Amino acid sequence: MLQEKASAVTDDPVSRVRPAGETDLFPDRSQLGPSTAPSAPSAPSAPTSSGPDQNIENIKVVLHERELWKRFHEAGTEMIITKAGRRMFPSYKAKVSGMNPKTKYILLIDVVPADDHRYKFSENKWMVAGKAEPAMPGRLYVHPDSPATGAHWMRQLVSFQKLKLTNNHLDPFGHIILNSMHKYQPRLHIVKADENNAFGSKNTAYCTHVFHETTFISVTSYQNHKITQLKIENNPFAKGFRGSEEGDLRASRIEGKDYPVMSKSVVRQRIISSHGHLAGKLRTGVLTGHSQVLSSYPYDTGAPLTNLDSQDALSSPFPPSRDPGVVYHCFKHRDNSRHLELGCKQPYLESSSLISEERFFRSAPSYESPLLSRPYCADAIASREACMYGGVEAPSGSGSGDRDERSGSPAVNCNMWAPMQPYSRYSVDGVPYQPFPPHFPNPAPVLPQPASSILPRPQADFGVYNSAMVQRSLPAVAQSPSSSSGSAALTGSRDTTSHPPLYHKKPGSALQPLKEFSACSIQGMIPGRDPSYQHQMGLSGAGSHWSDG
DNA sequence: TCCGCTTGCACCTTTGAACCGC
DNA sequence: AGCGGTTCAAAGGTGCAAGCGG
Repeated sequence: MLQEKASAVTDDPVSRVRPAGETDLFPDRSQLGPSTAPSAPSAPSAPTSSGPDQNIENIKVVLHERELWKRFHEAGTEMIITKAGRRMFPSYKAKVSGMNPKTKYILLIDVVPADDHRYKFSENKWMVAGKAEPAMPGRLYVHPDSPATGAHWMRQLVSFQKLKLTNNHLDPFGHIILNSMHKYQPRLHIVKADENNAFGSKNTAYCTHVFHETTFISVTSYQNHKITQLKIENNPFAKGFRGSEEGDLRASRIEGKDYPVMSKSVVRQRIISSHGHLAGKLRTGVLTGHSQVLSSYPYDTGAPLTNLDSQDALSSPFPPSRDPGVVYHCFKHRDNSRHLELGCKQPYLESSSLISEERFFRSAPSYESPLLSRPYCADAIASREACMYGGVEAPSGSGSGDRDERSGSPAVNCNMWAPMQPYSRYSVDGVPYQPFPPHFPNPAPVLPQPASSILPRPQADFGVYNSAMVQRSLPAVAQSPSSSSGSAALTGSRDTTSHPPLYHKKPGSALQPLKEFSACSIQGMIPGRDPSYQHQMGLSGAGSHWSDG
């Protein structure tokens, strides 16, 4: 990792500072609407905020292989999602600096809808095809090294290459669940672990970095031939498809022919590319200038973010959205008294929403980031198993009890698999948000259900128990079963005042090599929405003029 | 019929254990 | 016995194409 070349430190993640005392961690898990936060700096320079956690604001993140990302972005990045989970390519890697070398941080990624549209690839470009499907459970991918010291993170590139995307709503592996043909925006969150190797306590501070060139549309098969070729050319695992005509030689070999055979899709794509694309450029004025394209860029929202990369905006083939390009914000979590021990490392978290009704109304189209919506504990290695299987075996919550016995730590409930209600956070045409009580006294098994954009959608992955209320407010952490050897216990209570730590780190486990964590709920990290970080409400705003189908 | 999704395939890289020599 | 380098097989990551289903 160290030898990998990091891109210049000129990356301009849109930043946001979490003001001291602000209660909302990851307040902007949403369609990434333009940030209007007054405190949001316009550049990667350290955002300003008050409070003792000054260093969190000085953290800088540089997207690795940003040029490659840009190349994909210019073509309209597509990411394959499969039932078994598919890695992202380019993979999300970043160079972090400005950390306190001795302070422990937790790095994690979530993927949030970039807008609320469903897309189709038509005439060699992505067009809006309707309203988005209800968002999948908002899972988080916690870097397996978490928590680790700043020195550790800064020593080398931070790679999230093992992050996988899936379209399996019941995915038991903790992969990030997405809807196909939807546009998403990955976000990197840096959370300062508190004195107990956890976050979620009153002093938790975090930063969020969003690189708009990492926006992508999830697909089950590639639509844009350009993207296919970029993947083949740049992804070592796809070397087998390289050739004089990229995949054509491969196809010829497969069919036992000694001449290139063009697949139907390739032929179709190339025909479209040579005609439709040109026509499209002519229509949009690409051939003569960027002005018109700029107007259709998804991030062309007029957001007061001066650090947006206008170049990307010019080149993105994606239909416009109201999202800002890059968002970077740092918050200091103060108001939440809940606290978690980071007893385990966990790569996945599942998000849910915990927002107040008041905030919902204020900040329309957005939903909470699962990440910081609740305390995080780093050593929830076993928690995934507990959540995924224990819950199934012991619907009444006995699974947690078992876990307690093994780990000797407070039980962590499987409610981490609680789904999020992303669209409930969007202000959907004035549909009010129905807040859930902050705790669920009697968890019961809930089968996964389609998310509703209006009403709370009780949902559980893999047979976890969730009450509707819990699901709304608790994020979930996922972990691959293989890694769940369990020491951490999960507590599922939503009660923000009486919960035992959700995660407990085994002694000496803090800096162990990558391990996947079991699903753990992070409590209390998303107290509410940041009033200063609101998003545009109208879904029709930026995106409609691009190419609504 | 169209479109999206799943599945199986071949090809490739990565990873780690096994082996060998110093 | 310990260390470092090499080899090799297994695991896993790719895109493609056929087939299925809504």
